[in-house]
This record gives sequence, structure tokens and C-alpha cells, in this order.
Amino acid sequence: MQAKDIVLGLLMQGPKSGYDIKQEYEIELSHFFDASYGSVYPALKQLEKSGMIVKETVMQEGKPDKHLFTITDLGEQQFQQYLASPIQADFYRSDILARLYFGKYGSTDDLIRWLEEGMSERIRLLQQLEEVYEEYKTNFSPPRLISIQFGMQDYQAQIKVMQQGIDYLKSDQGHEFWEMPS
Amino acid sequence: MQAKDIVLGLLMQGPKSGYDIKQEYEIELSHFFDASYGSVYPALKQLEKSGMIVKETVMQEGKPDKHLFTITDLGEQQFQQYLASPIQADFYRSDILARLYFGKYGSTDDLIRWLEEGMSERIRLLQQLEEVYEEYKTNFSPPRLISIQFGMQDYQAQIKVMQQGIDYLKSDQGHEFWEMPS
DNA sequence: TCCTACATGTAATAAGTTACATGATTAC
DNA sequence: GTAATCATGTAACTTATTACATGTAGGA
Repeated sequence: MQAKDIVLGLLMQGPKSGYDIKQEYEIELSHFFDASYGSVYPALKQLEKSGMIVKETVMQEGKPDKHLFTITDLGEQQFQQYLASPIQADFYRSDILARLYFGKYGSTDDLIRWLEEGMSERIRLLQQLEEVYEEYKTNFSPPRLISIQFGMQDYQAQIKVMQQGIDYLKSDQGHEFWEMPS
Repeated sequence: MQAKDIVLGLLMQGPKSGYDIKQEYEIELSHFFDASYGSVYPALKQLEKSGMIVKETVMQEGKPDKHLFTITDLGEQQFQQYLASPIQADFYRSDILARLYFGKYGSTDDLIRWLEEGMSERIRLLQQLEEVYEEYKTNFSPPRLISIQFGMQDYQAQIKVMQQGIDYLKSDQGHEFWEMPS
């Protein structure tokens, strides 16, 4: 899975501009994919060059021109080929978990601050996803709702552990071991 | 956070070879970081060149020579600098969530198969992490245990959603909406 | 006045992956 | 005999990021 596959997937739903695509990345897909404009526009350019999508320029009043891209039959075939390709393992990389892992070389105050930051960020992302879920739950397909559920449950679990971690680090820590919550 | 920072962090705990480092990636750190030999060895080479670590060659019987790397004072300073640097946002990219998201363009059988594969992979990873937790819970620092807890709770939440998703997709799906589990 | 939203794109750079290259030992 | 483990490394390639470059309209 790479930027091109996601772009094709989004264009399966109807014509969109690069800007539209980036918006969807940021909101609905943010729990499993994100990419900058620097990857969206080159992806669109390449897809157009290989005949997967076609461009149409739409003049707008008061706003810059919009380049609407529409998926072609070839593009749809390409997307089906992606779905038939072997599934890739998830990729997760976390700076905050690294800092926790090597936590004994740093200060507890830093750790608490990072956990608090991480928690509020995740609370924000969770709320955003919940809004998407509530708004589209009657329109989205069951598997799409499962994908969003996955993101929400994930964030909830993370928030919970982070809160427990903060509580523990803020406590006197009386040299008892961190007990695994049930 | 990049490979170099993680390598330095691991060498803070004592001298290690490139092979040792890759092993630790795969087991203890696998829930938030992984990288191939193609990143470990170049990282070590660069760190040695810049004086962060020093190499010592250890002859072994029946096995290839081992290159043990030890962190220097400069390296420790560099690691502290990493800890003082601004924290990076997590990076998560998931092929299976993308396929669920665009699930209506594929077959339900594929989705179920992918979810089942994803589940067993996560069950394996969870068991691996639980073993690490059990084995080292009396030796690891509290923040390190929080980091492992994070991974375990995360996998558990993911497994649960995936199971619910499978159940739903396997049911008759009587056109009822996917209900958000409490 | 300044920030945000709208809107498109390129160039230089960074970071890491995959495949290649080698080779002994041990367990099944 | 063949797969896995131990052990080190390089070169070509892929992919995406960051910073740059430009400009309008509307709201606070």
C-alpha cells in the first residue's frame, strides 16, 4: 500500500482534486494513513501520466482553479490489482514509546509531560474520529465502519494506558512494581 | 527519532553487536520500532565515524567474529540531546485498515481472510510482548513497563475489534448498522 | 493586520528497504 | 540434505518529507 493506491481508492468514490484528497487524508483516514501535499501531487501526476486518471480544470470565482481528477477504467483495474496483491504488515513507529522505553536515562518530569501531550493529542484524534463515525454511520459501508471502530478503540486503549502511566509516575512510586491492569 | 537514536539508546545499556541490536528490535521494541540490517549496520558505521561509539572485534570459536560497539561520552551526550529534542508525532500506516476502508470495492471473503490473518499476527505479537513483560517485570524501569503495557493494551484492543468485525461480516448482516461496542 | 482556508506544484534531501554477497555450525 | 541461527556488510532503489514558490478571499 502506498500513496497511489489510496489516491485511487478515494477517486473510486468520485472526482476529486489534490486538495480534496489531502483533506480526506487528514480527517477520515488519519488513523491509518497520512501524507503531505508533496506526495499527493506527484502521485496524481504519475497516475495521470500512466492513464489511471484524467484531469479536468474547473474555473472558480474568487478561488484558484481546481484540477478535478477522475478515475479511468484502467485506474479501476489497477485498484482491483492492489486489492488482489499480498497484504503488507502494519507499520508503527512511536517516538514517545521510545522515550518511555529508555525512560530511566531521562527525567520523570519530561516523561509525564510527554505522556500528557500524547494523551491530549489522542483525545483530539478520538473526538475527530467519533464525529466522522456519527456523521457517516448510516452512509458508510460495514467494513469502513469497522476500520473507524478500529481507530477509535485503539485511541481509547492508548489514552487509558497513558493516564495510568501518568498516575503511576506522579505517585510516590513506593518501589512497588507496576501492576498490569486487568 | 530515527534508527541512530534507538541504537544509541540500546548501547546505553552496554556493548552490543549489530546482530544483537537487530534482535532487540524484533522482540522488545517491536511494538514501536523495527528496522532491517540495512539500517542497523550503516547507522553503526556512521555513529562510529562521528565518535559516538567505538568498535571492538571479538573472536569467537565456530562462529563469525563479533563486532562489539560501546557508547562513548560523546555518544551519551548525543543521546541526551535526542531526549531534549522536540517529540515527534507517532507514525502509523496500515494496509489492512485501508482495505477495510475501501472494503465495498472488494469481496467480503477477502476482508474476513485479512482480518483473520491480522488477528493471528496480533495474537502472536501480544504473546511475545507478554513473555517479555513477565520475564523482565522485576528488572525493567517503570517507564519501560508502561511502554510495554501500551503495546499490550493496544494489541488487545485491536484483536477485539477485529474479532467483532469478523463476527459481523460472517453474520447475515441483515442490513442493520454496525453498532458501536460500549 | 494577520491568520486561515482555498489551491497547485517542484526540488533537494532524508531515510530506510530490498536484494545482493559470504560463510560456518547446528538441529531436524 | 536442508533449514535456521549466527554474523557482517554494501549498492541500488524507493518513497516520502521539508522547504520553497505563488496568490486570492474572508474573517477576527
